Amino acid sequence: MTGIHYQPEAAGGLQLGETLDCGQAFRWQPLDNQGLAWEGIAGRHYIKIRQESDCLRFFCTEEEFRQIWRPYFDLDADYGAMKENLRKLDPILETAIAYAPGIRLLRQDPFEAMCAFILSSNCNIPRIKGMIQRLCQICGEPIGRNFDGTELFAFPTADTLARQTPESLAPVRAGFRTGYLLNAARMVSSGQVNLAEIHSGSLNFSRAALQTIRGVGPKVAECILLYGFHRLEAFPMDVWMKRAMDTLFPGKTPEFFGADAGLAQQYLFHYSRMHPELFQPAAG
DNA sequence: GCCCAGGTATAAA
DNA sequence: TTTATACATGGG
Repeated sequence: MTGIHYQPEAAGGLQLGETLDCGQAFRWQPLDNQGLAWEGIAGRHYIKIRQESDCLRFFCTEEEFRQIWRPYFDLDADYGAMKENLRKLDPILETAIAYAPGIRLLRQDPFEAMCAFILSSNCNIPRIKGMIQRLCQICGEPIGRNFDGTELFAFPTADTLARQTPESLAPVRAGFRTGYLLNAARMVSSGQVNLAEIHSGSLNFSRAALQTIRGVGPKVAECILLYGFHRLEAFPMDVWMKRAMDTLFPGKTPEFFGADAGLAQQYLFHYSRMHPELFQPAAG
């Protein structure tokens, strides 16, 4: 028996497929057809994970699990309690949670999430994944090979990315987003954008600071706060979510969902992908 | 070929 | 303050 065994039920459940393929992280690939085995990279760390009948098996050392993956998967938070609070708020939320009760909000690297969601604008999820993979191949540091020999690359640091040019990044095929990405990296690298301040500042301060970056509007800023800084009060609103709020929660604002609004949003986003018809405007 | 994508910047109403 | 359009490009 190899790998670290972890019982996710103790922390409110964790389903790999629901968590790794729900549009919050873009560097994970399924290794089977059922979404039970995955490989992926966070920062400069690669891992393979398998969902087994009674546990999760992390193929890594104890130390890596403790220092990297336990925090990354937010395994010390009580999602059972968080879900129970959300269920009590509204029956629609109760239904949405039932469709993907194993979603958790990952603790991703702030700069990596910032870049990912700058690249996300007006793109579908498969394309976002492709752009990020090509970006890492171009200027990410090599971190070894996976089990089948594929070379692996870390996400580039802000300093490294800041030294790239539109020409060197052309193979990423990011279109008009290339300039936004380079500019963002240079602002972080120079200190003009201070990630530590954004981490600890008030929600509105951090929103404003992020939106000084070209290519970061209200939606992307909210995604960066939620996924990059684990600010669970943040609530990304794309066209689907606006529609959901209009049709399913008329008159309600994101504050209705409370301190874990971002988690509620993630359940609703997944629900909207499973049942798009429910999120259409009312007929007639 | 066509449509649209986890939007944003910009101009116009 | 709200509404329209261009933006680069690929996945389906």
